[in-house]
Amino acid sequence: MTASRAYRGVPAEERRAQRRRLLLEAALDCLHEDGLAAISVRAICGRARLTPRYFYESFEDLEQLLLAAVNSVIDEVAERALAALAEAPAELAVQVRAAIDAGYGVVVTDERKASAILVAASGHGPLRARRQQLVTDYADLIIDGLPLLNALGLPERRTARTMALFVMGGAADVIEAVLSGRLRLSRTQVVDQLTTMWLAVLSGLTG
Amino acid sequence: MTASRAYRGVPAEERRAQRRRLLLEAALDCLHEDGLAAISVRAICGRARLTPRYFYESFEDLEQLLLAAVNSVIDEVAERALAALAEAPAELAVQVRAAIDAGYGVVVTDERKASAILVAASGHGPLRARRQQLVTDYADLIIDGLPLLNALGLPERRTARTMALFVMGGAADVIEAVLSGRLRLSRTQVVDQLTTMWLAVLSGLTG
DNA sequence: CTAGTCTGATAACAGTCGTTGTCAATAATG
DNA sequence: CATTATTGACAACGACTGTTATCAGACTAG
Repeated sequence: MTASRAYRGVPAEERRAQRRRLLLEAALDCLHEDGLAAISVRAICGRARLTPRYFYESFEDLEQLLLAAVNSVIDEVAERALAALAEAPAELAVQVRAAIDAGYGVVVTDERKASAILVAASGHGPLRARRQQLVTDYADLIIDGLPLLNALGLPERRTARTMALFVMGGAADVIEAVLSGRLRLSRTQVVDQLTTMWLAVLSGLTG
Repeated sequence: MTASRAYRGVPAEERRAQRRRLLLEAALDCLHEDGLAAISVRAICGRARLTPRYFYESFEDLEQLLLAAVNSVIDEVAERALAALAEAPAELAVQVRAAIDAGYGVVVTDERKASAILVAASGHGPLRARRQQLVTDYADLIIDGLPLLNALGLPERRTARTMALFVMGGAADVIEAVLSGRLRLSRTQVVDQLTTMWLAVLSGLTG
């Protein structure tokens, strides 16, 4: 039995959590700077200034690290978007715009997160599946929880999910084009255009 | 100086072209069955029943092969879509539906092509950039060449490109969800829904 | 038949990969 | 003090990577 002990005033559990955070941050750095293909245990550990041993302390697998990193970003985007939506006045266009602006704010503030959510999660099979799963989950969540949307009529669930996938996928490509410099739009222009297109698609829910 | 000579009744140039085709087909197989991460020169050559030497005869690089494979699929989709659009009666909704149906027909008939265009071209950085480049190119082409669209008014080019990226990206995610079984829609349902959403977005071109 | 081209299998090169193990130095505990 | 947990650096393992070279056998041309 090996007892756990504090080190430099920091208890064991906290040290573990700290290293885990370091690895997740390093994963975002590596994804952003060198891309998904260049990801490796050694590269991430070097970035985090940690030994491979500590990698396997916190993650069973390279895939688990990437999954955790991408999930945290997805959760943050969804959280902010839903919060902004909840705080916005009770008008559909305003709420949609607020949600898009909040979500876009996350990835435009920290481009590493954009890379994680747009590039990494697109290239890796399991990550891509996970992203789509989350999109349909949040679609269900919004459909059920948004009174203004339900007021428009009750769409078949599959139709609503299809629309959710469509507007999320479309937004992803537009945002990536903007952040990579291939499409020059100001933040306001991005949010305005995305809002317009989202509303155009969502208006199809009524008929 | 090494003279070229026929082998088993086939001239040298034709043999080279044949091997090149074999490699491209093998690339589609590998992408579809094992994913982008499992792609390697040896894997593709094994699939094509060729030696690595012949790989470097036709392609300088693994990236060049993937680029060529993905480009050929993209070209085929665009070709069929534009042809169907040109043959359709002069009504916007009908033309858009014909184009979508034709494009979807390509990837639903040969799922390897769907993998190439949706998964491979999303994960690999340069391939992804190339796909987006082509999307904006075709967007320009359609904007300039489609009278019914111009009749709606002249949108700013950047706005039109943004819409093109949006509807293509959205369609990609929906189609991938359908082909992977996560979203159960018949071919007619897919085409109908995509057409509806495309038209909803494109209607924003008028202002 | 002989000379020369073409083919396919295999080996070799130096790297990197994931993963595990070793070991001296450092810090906390008794 | 001595003991023990913790750390970080480093080596080692087999497997795979891209790329090039080697070599015996199949085929063609003169």
